[in-house]
Amino acid sequence: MDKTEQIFKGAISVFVKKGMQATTQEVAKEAGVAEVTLYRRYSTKENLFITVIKHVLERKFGSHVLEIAKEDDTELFLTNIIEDRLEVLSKNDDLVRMLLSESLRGNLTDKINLPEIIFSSLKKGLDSHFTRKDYKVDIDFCARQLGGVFLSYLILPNDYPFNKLTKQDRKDIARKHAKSILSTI
Amino acid sequence: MDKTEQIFKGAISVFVKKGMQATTQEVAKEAGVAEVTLYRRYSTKENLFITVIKHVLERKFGSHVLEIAKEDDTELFLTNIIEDRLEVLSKNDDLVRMLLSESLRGNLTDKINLPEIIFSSLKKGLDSHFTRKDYKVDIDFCARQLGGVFLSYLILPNDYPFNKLTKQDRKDIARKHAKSILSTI
DNA sequence: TCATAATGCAAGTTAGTACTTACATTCATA
DNA sequence: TATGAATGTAAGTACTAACTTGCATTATGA
Repeated sequence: MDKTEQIFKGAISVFVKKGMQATTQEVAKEAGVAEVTLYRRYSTKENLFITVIKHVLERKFGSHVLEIAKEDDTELFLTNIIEDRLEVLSKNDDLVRMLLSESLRGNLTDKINLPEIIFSSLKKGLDSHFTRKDYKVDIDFCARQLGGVFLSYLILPNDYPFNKLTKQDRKDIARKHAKSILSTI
Repeated sequence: MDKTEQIFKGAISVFVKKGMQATTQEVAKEAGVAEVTLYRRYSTKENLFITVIKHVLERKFGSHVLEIAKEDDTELFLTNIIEDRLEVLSKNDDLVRMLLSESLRGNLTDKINLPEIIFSSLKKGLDSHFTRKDYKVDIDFCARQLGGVFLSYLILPNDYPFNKLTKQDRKDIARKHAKSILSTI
């Protein structure tokens, strides 16, 4: 059993729940290592946090957007990429919620570029698709569409219908936003 | 000088900067009162926080949306109300940033309904306008448009162009989103 | 198997912070 | 002006948590 892997798993699980406020004691317990080991390896709690988060972000936000971008019909493409990004975000909603919270508090400045991480795949996909077209959409406008959808998802209470969407519902919403993006061209 | 007013001002200023993590010591210093006075009046830091925030929210998020809703041209109305809400949010961006951060962390549950506060005026305005029309827009879709714009504003770094918008820029953005909302009818 | 590095254990240091208590002082008001 | 309520001062309590230290134990690799 790789100790590093063990620490990362435990740390992520704790940090996602409690953010940077989580204690090294909790992390150590969850990871099944001694607290002092964390300090010997990462010196500070902050450094542990940043290291672990960067690691997990690389893994989770990579994507197959370039596949999606091959779709030639723009409305379909937009629908698909929004749906895809929405799915990635939804699957990691606890993580994103925590990161957004820390980011708003200014705890991530200079260390983790959250907007870049969240939207880079979207932008890559859009760039790829629209190089083949003689028109293009406003990328920031698209990002705002996606951001709005996801913000709703994050802040609305659990019993709100928006948080009980089926895959089909998500697709419908994605399509609706795709259409509204297209209409601005 | 009203002591209550004094406390509220100091507390808001400190809480907006540091969120619930701010210490009662800081609040007391900023407000120019003794720390123990805060405890005698509000018992706990949490209670002080909630009391102060509720008070300030009532003041700042009230609006003249019903005036705006009188505009008969729907595109113009949508542009105006989005611009208006955007302005209210921008003027209180530090407050909203902090509240959103605390909300995402789950610290406001059952105490302050942030989505309700942020979007209730928008909904009121939309309701008012569309009672006179034989069509209407998807209110949640509108809220997501507004949410997306504002999320960009909140999380993008200060040097990003989006945070240096002129009044005219804001109007253009509002119009763009208004049009895209209209296109979904 | 032996030396070195990594880990665990236990105790301690330091600093912060919510909240309390006792007593002195000021303020408002009848 | 007298009295009770609100405030200030100062000290203290209890607890938490980041980070350290010294020593014993275990893993690892030549």
